[in-house]
Amino acid sequence: MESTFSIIAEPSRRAILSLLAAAEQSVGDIEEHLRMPQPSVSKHLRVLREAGFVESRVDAQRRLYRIRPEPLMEIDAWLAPFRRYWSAHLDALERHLDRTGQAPRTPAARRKPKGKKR
Amino acid sequence: MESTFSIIAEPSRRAILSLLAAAEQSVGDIEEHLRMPQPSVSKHLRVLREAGFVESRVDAQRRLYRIRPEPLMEIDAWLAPFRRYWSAHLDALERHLDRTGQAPRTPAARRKPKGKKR
DNA sequence: CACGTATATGCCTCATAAGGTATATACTCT
DNA sequence: AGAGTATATACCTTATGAGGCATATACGTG
Repeated sequence: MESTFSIIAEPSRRAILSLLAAAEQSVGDIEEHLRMPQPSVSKHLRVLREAGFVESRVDAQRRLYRIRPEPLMEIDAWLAPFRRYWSAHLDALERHLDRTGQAPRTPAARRKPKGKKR
Repeated sequence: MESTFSIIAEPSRRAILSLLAAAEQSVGDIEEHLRMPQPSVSKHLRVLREAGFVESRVDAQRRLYRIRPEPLMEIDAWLAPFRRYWSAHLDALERHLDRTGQAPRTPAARRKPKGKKR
């Protein structure tokens, strides 16, 4: 039995969820967007479904998958006690992501004209 | 290299982090509070430290560990796109739109015309 | 009914990480 | 220096889960 947290430890599953965050998608859509083999997509979706992260509805031969928020809310709730550590200085995340070379997938607010020093 | 998300997939590590959320603790403190073998605690702390979740300072023979917020902020940031699913107001709106079959306000490119079926 | 498409599942292999136990290192005090 | 305390690491075993591939099931269309 996989826990809520270990489910989203899988990068492919996070990618699927992020895709679904934007809009409902069929298995084929996901397969194509993420360029991964269809059995992999189906398996990950099964795990996500059984853990309550997604639900599916039938549309002819396709299954359309969409987000169910509850498990993600659980994670959000777990984070609550830590928020006091960053409610003060919010740009620590940006520095951290810079350091670890993560790609921010919100291209909008890339750089703030805050004049950060190196 | 373990990812930020897989690190907190481990229940013991989440327990350690939750403990540290309240206050700085020594290895012995953690060992005692969580009633787990000391080598386990040290190993988990090592993982957490290398991933930037915690940092330690030396106090005589002890090491006092405390939270570093950055990786947790990263997770918080990853959750952002999903929040609209549980912000009560938007969730209700969404259900309403689904029920009434309104056009999705979700970004772009729903289905690309593969065949001309509906 | 036969066929194409869409998705799910079963089987196998392999890597990784957690737990346990023993031991090493570091620091303190007498 | 020696003993005691606090923490880290090394080694081994084992379980679990992801990926690849083949195949099964479901549905729709001609």
